[in-house]
Amino acid sequence: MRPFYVTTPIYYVNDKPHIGHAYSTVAADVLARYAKLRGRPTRFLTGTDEHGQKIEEKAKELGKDPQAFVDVMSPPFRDAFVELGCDFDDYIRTTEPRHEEKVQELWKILFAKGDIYLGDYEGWYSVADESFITETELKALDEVTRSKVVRVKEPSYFFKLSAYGDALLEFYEQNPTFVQPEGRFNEVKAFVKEGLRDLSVSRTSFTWGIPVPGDDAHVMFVWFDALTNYMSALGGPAKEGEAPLYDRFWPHGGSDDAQVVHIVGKDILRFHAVFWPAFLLAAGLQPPTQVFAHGWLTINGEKMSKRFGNFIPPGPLVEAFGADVVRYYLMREVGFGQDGDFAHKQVFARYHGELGNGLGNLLQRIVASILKNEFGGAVPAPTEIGDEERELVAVAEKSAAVAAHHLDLVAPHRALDAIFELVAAANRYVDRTAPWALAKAGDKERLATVCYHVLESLRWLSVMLAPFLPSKTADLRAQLGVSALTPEEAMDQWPKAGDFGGLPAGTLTAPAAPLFPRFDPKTEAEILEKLGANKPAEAAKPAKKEKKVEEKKDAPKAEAPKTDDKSEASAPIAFDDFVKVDLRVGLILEAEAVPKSDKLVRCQIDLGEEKPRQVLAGIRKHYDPEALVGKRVVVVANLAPRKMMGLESHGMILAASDTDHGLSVLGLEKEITPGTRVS
RNA sequence: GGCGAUGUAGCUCAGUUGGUUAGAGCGGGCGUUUCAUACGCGCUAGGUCACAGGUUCGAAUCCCGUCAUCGCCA
Repeated sequence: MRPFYVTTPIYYVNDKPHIGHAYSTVAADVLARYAKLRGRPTRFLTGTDEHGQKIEEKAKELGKDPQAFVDVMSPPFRDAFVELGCDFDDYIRTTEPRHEEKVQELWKILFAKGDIYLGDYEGWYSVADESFITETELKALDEVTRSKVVRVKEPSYFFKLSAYGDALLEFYEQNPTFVQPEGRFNEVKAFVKEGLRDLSVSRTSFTWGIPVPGDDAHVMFVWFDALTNYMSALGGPAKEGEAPLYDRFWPHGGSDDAQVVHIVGKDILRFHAVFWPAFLLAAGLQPPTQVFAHGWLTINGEKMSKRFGNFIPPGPLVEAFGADVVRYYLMREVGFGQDGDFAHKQVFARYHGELGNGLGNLLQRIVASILKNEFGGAVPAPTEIGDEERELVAVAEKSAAVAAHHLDLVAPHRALDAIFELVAAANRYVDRTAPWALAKAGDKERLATVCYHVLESLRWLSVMLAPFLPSKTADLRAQLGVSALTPEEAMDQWPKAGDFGGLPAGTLTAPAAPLFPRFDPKTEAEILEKLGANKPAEAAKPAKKEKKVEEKKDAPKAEAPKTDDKSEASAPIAFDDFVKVDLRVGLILEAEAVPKSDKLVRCQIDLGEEKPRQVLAGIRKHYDPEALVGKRVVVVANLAPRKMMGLESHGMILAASDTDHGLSVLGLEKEITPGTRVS
């Protein structure tokens, strides 16, 4: 089987780990776990990038030796990833001798070939970005960054990047999926097509870096240093036989070459998709198979930035939800490659809706009761198979195949989509076959078949979800009474067509606590509060939405305010926004219950208009229709009409409710004329 | 300014090479079950497929333009 080598960016240790770091690393971990399950020889690398001027300066500020500084800064990254359940095979630090040696080796190869030469660099240098910048870029910088730009003239080694434009374009041509997503690849190609300049790859202005071989005045450009980690961690570059990992996990141009996937953020795509393959091509080495650029995460709709101070560390999230849930959310919520939002409330929504209600409850409803009561907890042997079973098996097979396909294409979110098809199908199956009725009727044979099929579906799910939810699926398997998954090379454990039925009859299940216990609303609110998720939640999003609302004029709004909204602190709105809502005093002329609805009341309301308006209100449970007649209420008069139960509603009666008092319509203390504007 | 994308149901997005009544999930509404973590299941979205033209027997799907949003141009 083709070896698989997946890497994350190595993280710059001038800051603390945040959710963005977690995102890349979790994605890589999912891919690695998947590959291992498939029986592929797999290697997963992550680590930290520890050289450069910024580090040197920061250490100095703190009065520390740079090495001592990075020794403190690096471990939290490692710890954060471990905490997130990331099972990396190697963790590289660019200050390790094994790395420095190999970087120098690569340098020597390029230098010997004449692709690295000594020249002079003159221009602007941004300390913040650790790169030389052009005049245009300088202008575009914000003040903070600009204050850290200096004019430099120094001797510098250059890499002959200009000579590799055509080679790169040809390489791109031959490897049409080298960069993903496709849109990013276009940018890369456009950039290369415009022509490449030689790249300055050394510095004399600071010393915290890998020394240039043979010229101690220079240290290497951080990117030359950093990119090489992917290779140095394998012990390369090296001659055949010198470094087994390198031989196995780095491509050499053969048909059995490893698949190498670099997961990167879109901000560092160029380094990976242009410079890195250029270095390698120049050195006569093989570039990686693919560079996958993922998007940015916003936090509750807000950009992550120092200014907002909303870099959220993964730790508290893991503490609140558990590593698996955080992993799941990250992989599920945003299309991999696209930008996405990390919204705390959305985590709860997915947790309850998909994990709890969908998956957790499926296990619960079969194992904890029926199986226990009817079969003493032991998996029964299925008997006769009917259409329902065939259908379920078909969905399972399709789900596994489609999920595998998407994981192969680095589309974890789509894989999860496919996997949850099976969850839904299994729940449907339970409903249709109604095992509780079979139990009552004493139809043990049929019941055995039904139980078996649900349990076997769950077993499949325990495999398919293992890359995403390593610990929860372990729990699931324990409850099912099957052994823990242990990936083995050359052994493909992914479920496939024909495999359904692998769960041995007689297996003793071990019902335990629910897999994904519900958070009650109070706990949920407390967690949100604790994570500071409430305030930013509304701030940035409405800005985007507002335009849409305007475009569509009066987009229908949510029906009635819900009680659980009280803990939310809404973002401030302008007076102009408030005025958009046309609130009027209304006099209820008629009110009658809507047939076949236990909630709706149909009201004819005088709003000072020619004709009374028909408004439907979901207040039947709290108000007797007759008692409403003659009441003055507050009505949203410019709400877009909406049909309910076949009747049109032209407005909305304001009301408030809580759990202790029920619901109360907003009234007026004096007999204000109907139609009067409320402000 | 140059290049490239994107604009589909309230939200997030699918829609293969143009072809029967434009789809999914979530949310909303209605109904239903009671095995289960107040969980499940069924039904329900009348969406000018951004806008305006064109090609075609036929376009969300191809072409031109307009508008909006976004990305890249070391």
